[in-house]
Amino acid sequence: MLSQTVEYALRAVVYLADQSPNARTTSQIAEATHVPPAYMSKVLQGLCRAKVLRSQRGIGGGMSLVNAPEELTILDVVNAVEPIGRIESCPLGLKVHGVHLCALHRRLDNALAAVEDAFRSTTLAEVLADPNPSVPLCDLPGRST
Amino acid sequence: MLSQTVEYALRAVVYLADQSPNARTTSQIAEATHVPPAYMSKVLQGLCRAKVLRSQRGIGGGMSLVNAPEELTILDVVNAVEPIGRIESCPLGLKVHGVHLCALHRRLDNALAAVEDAFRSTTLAEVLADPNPSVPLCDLPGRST
DNA sequence: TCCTAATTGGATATTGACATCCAATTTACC
DNA sequence: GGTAAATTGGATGTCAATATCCAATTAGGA
Repeated sequence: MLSQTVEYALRAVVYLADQSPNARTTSQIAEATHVPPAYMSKVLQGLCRAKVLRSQRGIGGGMSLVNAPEELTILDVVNAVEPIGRIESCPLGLKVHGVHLCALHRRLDNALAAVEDAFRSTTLAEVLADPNPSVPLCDLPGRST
Repeated sequence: MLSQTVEYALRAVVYLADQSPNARTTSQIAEATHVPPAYMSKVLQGLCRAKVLRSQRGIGGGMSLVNAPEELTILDVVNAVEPIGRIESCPLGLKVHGVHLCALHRRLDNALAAVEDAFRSTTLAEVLADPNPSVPLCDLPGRST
């Protein structure tokens, strides 16, 4: 349902939010998130193009968040990589349906809208602050690695 | 977000629910739903294997619903084709997370659960009975074709 | 039994998602 | 200016989703 690339992008952003405002290299991000480095590189490039991340080349460079974790939502990340494909008009191309979706597509789109809302209402800061015994990306209980 | 195959399957089932309990041929279904006939054939085969549809060969044969539209939910159809990939355990394979998802994956899975619930709570009969000016699959206002 | 209607399954083609590798480029620091 | 660190972009490979076509099979009806 959610693509692998979205999953990878979210891991990277969670990691960078935790390290914020410091920058981390692609290798560091890939290792921390257990994602193939070469592929993570492409994912990060996409997040840069979408202005979610900024990149800095050369020694001491790397990737960092453009906005503070409090200002960055899960939806921002998802949209940057692969937007929720909301159903805007009749997928069958039926003219008369136009803006008014039929009962089937109205219900499908409502479900997609609910996902969008859930993602829009959660910031990366909230994810990191969650009082959860399992810390994101971290193999040990507690913020140790 | 939802695959093309799921969309096609839902169109076919909506059409067959409207025609229920009569059978319709693959060609009729494909034409009514604006789906490539050869591909629709494969989609219908899958729905038969999942016991959502039954097939009858020979003259007068075709595809028909196994259950009444009142007993068939959108989720039944979605699950038959491509189940909602709920997040059961940590996608990173981190041992300590196990059943207890981290804050990130807990939120992602909650969104998926919401979609599942929405789909589970809607029957095909409800879709057909919806007082909506746009009739599913039908190019004209009102149940005419 | 024969003919026709209809599904079934296999083979095949195409496209995008996922993934890898490397040369080129940019940048910091000596 | 030179060197090492780091991203960038292009080329490439693999695989699953999408899509098409057809021979084989099943079944109804004259």
